[in-house]
Amino acid sequence: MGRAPCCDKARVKKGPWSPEEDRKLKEYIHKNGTGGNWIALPHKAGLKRCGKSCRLRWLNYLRPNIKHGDFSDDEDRIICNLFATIGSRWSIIAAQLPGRTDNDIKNYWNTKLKKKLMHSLQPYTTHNHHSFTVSSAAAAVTSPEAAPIMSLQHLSSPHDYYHLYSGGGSYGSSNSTTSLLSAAVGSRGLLLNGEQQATTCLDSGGGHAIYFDEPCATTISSSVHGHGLGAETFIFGGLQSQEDHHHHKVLLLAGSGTANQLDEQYNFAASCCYDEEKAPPSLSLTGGADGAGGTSSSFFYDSTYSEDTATRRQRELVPNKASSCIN
DNA sequence: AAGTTACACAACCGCGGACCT
DNA sequence: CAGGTCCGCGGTTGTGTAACT
Repeated sequence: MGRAPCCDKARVKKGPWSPEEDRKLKEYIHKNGTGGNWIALPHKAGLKRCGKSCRLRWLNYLRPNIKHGDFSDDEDRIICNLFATIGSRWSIIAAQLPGRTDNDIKNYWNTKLKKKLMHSLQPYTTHNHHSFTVSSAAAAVTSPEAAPIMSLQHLSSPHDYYHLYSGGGSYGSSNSTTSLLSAAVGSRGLLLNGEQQATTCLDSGGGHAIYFDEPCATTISSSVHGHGLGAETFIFGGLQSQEDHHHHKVLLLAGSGTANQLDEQYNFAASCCYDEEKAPPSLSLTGGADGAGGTSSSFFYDSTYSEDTATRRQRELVPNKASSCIN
C-alpha cells in the first residue's frame, strides 16, 4: 500500500510564490508559529498550498536572517571542507553557516562552486621533470560511481614523486564523491592515493596543490608539534613554487580529526626539498605553526619508494577518517 | 531584434526515519 | 509491535533571465 499523499495535489497551487502568499504565510507564522504541523498550516493560513511547500518557502526564504548570494571565501572553504568531509549532507553544512539554507548551499555548490573547483583541476605539469596527469576527474564528479576515480597516470620521472602513491584504488560508492572532491579542492588538486577517504585542503595561495597520503605522517606531525596524530593523520602538500632546478618549495599542512573534530585541525608550513640527483629523494620539513613556516623543529623524511612498498603501504594503510585543513 | 543556449535559483518530489496511536 | 502520519533531507526539475549568435 502506498503512502497517503500529504495533500490533495489537484487542489493546491504550485510554482512560484506570489508576494501575497508570502505575506499570508509570514503573518500567520509570526502570529501563531508553525504549530508543529505543516500539513494543517496552509489551510489555517488561508493558503492553497501544500504544507511542504509552505515549509520550504518559510525555511528557505521567509524566515528572518536568511542570507542569499554572495558567498564569501570563508564560506566557500567551509562548504568545500565539509563537502569533502561529510559529502552532500547539506543540512549539516548549512548548520555551520548562519543564515544559509541547505537549499541555497546545494544550489551554490551545483552551479558555481563545483565548477570553480573543477576548473582548477586541469592536468598539471609542474616541470619537465615532474609531469603527471590525472584522468577521469571531471567525469567522476558528475558520475561518482565511476571508479577508480583518479589515478596517477604518468610520472615522467617517477623518482621525483617516489613518496607519493599512485592512485588506482577503487572507491566504494559511499565515499566516491567525497574522495573526488578531496581532489577537486585546491587551486590544482590531486588526490594521489585512491584508497583514501576525504582529504581536502584549500590552497588559497594559488599554488598547485598536490595531495599525498603519507604513511609517515604521524612521524612528521609528531616531530613538528608533538601531537600524536595516529592513523587519522594526513598530510597535504601544495607545490607552491619552484625555487630552482633541484628544489621545490612545498607548503604542507597536516590535520587530524573526524567530521566532528574539524576545530581540532592544525597545520604547519614546511619547506620541502628533494634533490633530483640524490637517491632516495628526501623531504626536509621545517615546521611551524599556522602555516608560518617556522623553524621550531625540523627533520628529514626518507621517502624511498618502490613498487613493492607502494603496494604494501596501500594495503597497510588505515583508511583515513575524514580530515580537513584550510590554508 | 529574434531566437537559442546557458545559467542561477526556486520549487517540487519521493524517500527514510522519527514519532504517535 | 505494527501501521499511519508527518518532517526533513537530498536529488531533480521547472522557470526566469542573461548572454550569445
